[in-house]
Formats: sequence, structure tokens, C-alpha cells
Amino acid sequence: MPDTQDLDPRKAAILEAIVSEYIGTAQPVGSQHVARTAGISVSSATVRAEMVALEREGFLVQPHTSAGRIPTDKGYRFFVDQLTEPGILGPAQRHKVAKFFEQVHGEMEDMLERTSGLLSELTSYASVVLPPSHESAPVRSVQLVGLAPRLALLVVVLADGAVEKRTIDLPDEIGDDVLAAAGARVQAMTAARPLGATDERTMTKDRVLDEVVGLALDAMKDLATAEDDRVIVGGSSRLAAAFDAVETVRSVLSTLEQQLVVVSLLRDVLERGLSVAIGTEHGYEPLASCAVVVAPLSVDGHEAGAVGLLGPTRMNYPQALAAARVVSARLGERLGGGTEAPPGRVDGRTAEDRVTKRRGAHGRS
Amino acid sequence: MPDTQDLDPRKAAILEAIVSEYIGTAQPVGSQHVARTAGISVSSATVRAEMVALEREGFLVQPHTSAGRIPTDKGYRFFVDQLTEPGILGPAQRHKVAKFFEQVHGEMEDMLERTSGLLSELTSYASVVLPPSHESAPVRSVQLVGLAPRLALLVVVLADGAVEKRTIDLPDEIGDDVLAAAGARVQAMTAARPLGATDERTMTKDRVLDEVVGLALDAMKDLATAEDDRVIVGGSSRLAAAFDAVETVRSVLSTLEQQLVVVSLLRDVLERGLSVAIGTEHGYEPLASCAVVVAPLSVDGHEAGAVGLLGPTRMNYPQALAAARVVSARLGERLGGGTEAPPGRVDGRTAEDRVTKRRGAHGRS
DNA sequence: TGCTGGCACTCGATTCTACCGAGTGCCAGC
DNA sequence: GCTGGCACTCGGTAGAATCGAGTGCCAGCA
Repeated sequence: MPDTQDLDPRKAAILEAIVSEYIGTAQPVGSQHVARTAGISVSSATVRAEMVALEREGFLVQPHTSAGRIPTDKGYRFFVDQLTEPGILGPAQRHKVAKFFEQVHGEMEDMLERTSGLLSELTSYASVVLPPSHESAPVRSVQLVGLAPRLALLVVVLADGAVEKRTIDLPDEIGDDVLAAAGARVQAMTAARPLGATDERTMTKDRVLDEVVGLALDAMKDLATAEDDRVIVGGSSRLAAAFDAVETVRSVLSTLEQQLVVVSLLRDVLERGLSVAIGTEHGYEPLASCAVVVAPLSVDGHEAGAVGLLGPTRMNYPQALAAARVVSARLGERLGGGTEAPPGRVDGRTAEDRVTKRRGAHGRS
Repeated sequence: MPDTQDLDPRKAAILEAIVSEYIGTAQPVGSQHVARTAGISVSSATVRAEMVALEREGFLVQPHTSAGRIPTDKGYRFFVDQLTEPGILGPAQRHKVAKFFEQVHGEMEDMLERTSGLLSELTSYASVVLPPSHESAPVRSVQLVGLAPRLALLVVVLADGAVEKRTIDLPDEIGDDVLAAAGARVQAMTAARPLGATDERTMTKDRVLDEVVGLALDAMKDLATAEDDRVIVGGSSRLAAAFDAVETVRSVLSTLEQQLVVVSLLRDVLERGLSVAIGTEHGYEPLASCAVVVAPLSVDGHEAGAVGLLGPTRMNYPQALAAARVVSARLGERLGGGTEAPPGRVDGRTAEDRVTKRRGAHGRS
């Protein structure tokens, strides 16, 4: 891709001016506008000549003959890669973030959901949160609870505070004591190990117990493989404001409703080491008019999940990147240091935050 | 409301024709169209005269002088109350429902989410599922699991298979054995009783244990009061197709994103004993161009939660009502008879359905 | 050589006009 | 009391005229 990385400085400046302007106004940008832009000190005629070149090289298009230019995906890409720094948040936004992370508390799911709301509010794009996978979190506790005569619930608590459950159909009526024993056995076999790593089974004299243990282990394996296709989408209504064609809105929203698609989109982008995917760069046609900004989430030093933003290709990349990165960093801090295993990591601030309602009750008891 | 209930048969027929036509076409309906409708055997001039009357009485409006009439909320209301039966689903839809409930399985959350998708697909409106409240479900198991030195997780399993959790900050490092003991104590104090009904506390000799038990009981009370403002929204992208003004779409979607608003809207409608709320009838201005259809969910004989549909006021009420009712009935059956306490209720079919993946594993073990 | 001002041209958007026709209200007559 | 007839309204569409932002090209200047 030689032409992607090399553009003489003037062309680059012109491209930058066009992209910035277009992001702001959503109107095709003409040569005069560009010529008047600070930093451009040539005439509109020269700008026009350069625009022709930029168009030939695929950075710009003209919606129709007598209109200004708008950036192509390639144009945005160059803008993002070469012309802009991630940017920083405005003071008001910084304040919002700070305040948010001071106040937020509760279970992880709630927190992720609210974080998604925050991110969307900061940027006015739709936001996406890919929860940290529980793959590597060690099992902390396993329990079998009888619900009905031939129905039990397997409840697995992971060290990161996540609780997974699965109903299990029993072959026979099983007493609560046997269930408890089976739960204990399974816990012994799997504790302190990640969900996926199931021990080979050991047999006892008790056929019924063995069977229940087997069922539970199966369910645990099932838990390990399934589940991880969940994603939290927030502020999707803001996409309606970003597009003017109602049909575009509909198709984008309907794509966003398919969790699986969103998850794989994000994973794809992350895997390719990108933080931005523009228009057709990701292969999802219904989202061809969208761009995705992703920031991986790193909890206690290892990557887990991600936060992202979905907006029109003419999104404000610097701001979106800044917001995603700041929020992901703060969220990562927040999720780590306390719920994760390493002992002694419960620092004062985090624990303090997490108290809230609890605190009052605690004082009383 | 004398004029709401009394309309001479001809007026009613004309109103019905207009509403039906408008629901189908979204175009103002003229007198000629009505006169040509089967069942109307008067001239267009007569229809016009009646239309004037209907407009005076508030059932119809004219977008502008030389246009046809469109129904007002009051017009729809009369249509729903007096002119139409709930209707039945078409064979294709029946088949979809049957197939869906044959296949669906898994945890309740998944099932509700998929059901919401089904309902939306059936009607092409947005669908809403208000999960059965756990208020009355008795506690089946309580457990305290240590996550970090001064952090524990309270895990409560209810008889309906729901699992609730809460992190608890501990005043001190507490050993796993004490946590387990505290969990057991709390379980003894609360088991078989609904979440809200907390026992008065009994003291032991052990101050630390008492404190942990106190914290756990507080957390349980907290669980009982909070939480119940959750709602599952599905197919909201279909609303984009229902409205043509992108601003309407945005505002409706953004209202739908506020779980709390949706919950109280549904509760309001249910409390007033309605199954349909049209336009401004419910007091939520941003949804003034929407109608809501609700069907309460009855699980094992008692009302719990609801399913609903949200569409434009010109929605197909008979079909929407039919879909909501059928789905709510089937879902109620499915949620009951097995997960709920009464022993022996695990009938063959339900248990069979629930097996799926499990079954294979079971055979193998 | 490269930039610039000038110029003819394009073409979407806007405005205006005319006009059609669906729809109305009214009324005289059956 | 219903109906056909009629004059009238007025939104929507089509076509023409106009505007103007924007373009590509080119000759001339530094």
C-alpha cells in the first residue's frame, strides 16, 4: 500500500481539512472552503488540482459533478492513521468520566451496562461493551441446588465474581444430600482451575452420585464453551440521529441486535490489532456506512474484553478514540484490583467505592 | 364517556372501514374508498356527512382540508373496544410459535430474550418482556463465597431457578469457614420464604459471625427491593420501519432504552386493567405516536410479569393482541410446571424439552 | 515549473407556475 | 333521509427558470 502512507504534505493538509470539515458538517467540501482553512495557503485552483489527484488516488469522491468532495473510507483511514492524534477529552467530559467512576458500584453486569451508557453519552454514538471473558477466571465454588424433584441447578461462582448457572435434568429423584455431596465433589475436582479445564472423572462406589457428578461436569464444560457471545449495546438510539435515511437506521440497528455479529465484529477488529475499522474495512455489509472504534479492556494486566463505539464513518475519530481509551482504562482499573484473585489487591479506594449501600447497612448491624 | 360507547351502526361501520384501511396503507382515507368498502351500502356523500359527524365527535381528523380522514387515538380506542375481536394468528405464525416453543430451552433469561425476538418477528413491532418477579419465589439456597480477602459474594438461589448475587465488603479478613457458616445460618433463617421476608436476627456468641450474617441479611433485603426494574426489549429496529420521521424513531428508541420508564409504562397499563394503550392514553409524551399492547403472564396460576408490543398507533391491533396473548400463554405454561415448587409438576413434555444438550451428555455418562 | 486568476460549464437545489385530481361541503331533488 | 351534482380546496407532481456552489481547464505570471 505505497499510496496509503505517502502523501506530500500539502495533499495531506488538504485531505485533513476536508475530512475535518466533513465530519463537522456532513456536507461535501468545496475547494474554496479548503483554501480558506487555516494552514492552507494556496488558492482554490491549486486546491482543486490537488483534489483531482486525491480523488484519482481514492481518498475522495464527488457525489456528483458539481459538488464538493467527501472522503472515502480510505480517506478516513489516512486521516486516522497519519493526520490525527487520539485527542483528549474536553473538561466537561473528563468531569463526567471522573464523576461516573466515583459513583458507579454494584455487580459487574450493572457496571458494564452503565459504562456503556456513559460512553454513548460522551460521544453521542452507540457504544458496545464486550465483557471480560471468564475463560481464565478460576472456579471458586460449585453448588448443586434442587429445584424440583428431578431438576437441579448448577451454580458456579468464579473468582472474578461472576456467577454462572445451568439447569440439569436428573434421571431420578435425588435427595438434597446427594446433590450437595455431588456439588462438593465437583467443586473439589474443578476448584481454582478455569472453567474449561475439567478434570478426568473419578468414580466412587455410589452409582447415583457418579451420575450426578457426570451431569454436573458436562454442564460445566457446556458453560465454558457457550456463553461468551454476549455483548452490551448502549445508546443505539443515537444512531438514529447520525443517519438521515430511515432505512439505514433500521438496517444498522437490526444488525446491532444480533449479539453474535457484534461480538465477532469486535473480535475481528481486535485480532487485526486495529483500534478503528472504517466502513467496508470490516466485512459486515449492513454496517458499511459505520465506523467502529475499539479499545481493549485490560484488567489486572491481561487483556479481557473491550469497549467500542459505533458511529457513522464520518464520526469524530479523535474524540471517539479518546473517550473509548479513557473509559476502557478506568473501567479496567475498576474491574481489577479487588475482585481478581491476587491477595492484598483490595486497595482502599476501590473497596470504598464498592461499599455505598452496603456501608450504611454495615454501620447499622 | 357516553359518546365513546354509542355510535349508530352505520357510523361504526364507517369508522371501522377507515381504521382498517388506514392501518393497512397509512394514507388518509377518503369517502369514496369507504363507500366502496364491502359492508357500506351508502353513497360517498352520505359517508362524507357521517365523517363530518365522526370528526366532530373526535374519532377522526383531517390532516388538511382536501385530504381524507385519519383516526384519532379515540378512534382507535373505539375500534379496539367495540369493533374488533382479538383475532387469531395465521397458520404460518401459529407454526412459528409452535416450533419455537418446541425448540426453546435453556435458562429463563435466554428464553425470555428469545421469546421477545419471536414476538417481534411475528408482529414486526418492538416487543417487551417483563420478567416474572421473584418476589414470591421462596429462597432455596444461600451461600457466601469469598472472592478476595475482604470481599465476599452472596449467592441466593430461588426456587424458580433464578440466581441473585451481591458483593459484600467485609470489615476484616474472614476465613472461608466462617463465611460458609454464615451462609448456612442465613440460609436457615430465610429458606423456603420469599426474598423480602427477612427473619429477625438471632445472635450467637461469635461477634464476627454475627456481623457477617448481618451484612448478608442486609444484602438480601437489598436484593428483594432492588432488581425488579428490568425489562427485555426486542426488535426495536423494527420501529424504524414503522415511522418515517427519523426524529420520531430516535425519540421512541431513546425512551425504550430507559428500562425504568418501560417498566412503569407496562405496570401502569396492567394496573388499569387494559390490554391496549393508545397514543396519549398512557402519559408518556415521547411515546405519543405509539400504542402498547400488553398481555399479562400467568405462571402456575398466578400473574407474574407480562409480554407486550410497542408499535405505531396505527398498528394492527387484532393481530398484535392475538400474538401477545398466544405467546404469553405458551410462555406461561413453559415457565411454570417444572421450575416452580409444587412437586410432581415436572410433566413429561416440559422435562423432555428442557433436556436438549443435556440429554446427550446424560446418555454418555 | 508551479501557482494563480479567470472563465465556461455542470448540475443539484430552489423557486415558481400550472395543473391534476382526490377529497370536501353544500344543496336541490328524488 | 339519501343521493347525485357541483363548486371549491389544496397537497402533490411536473416542468421551466433560475441560482449558485463547485468544477476542469488554460493562459499568464513569478
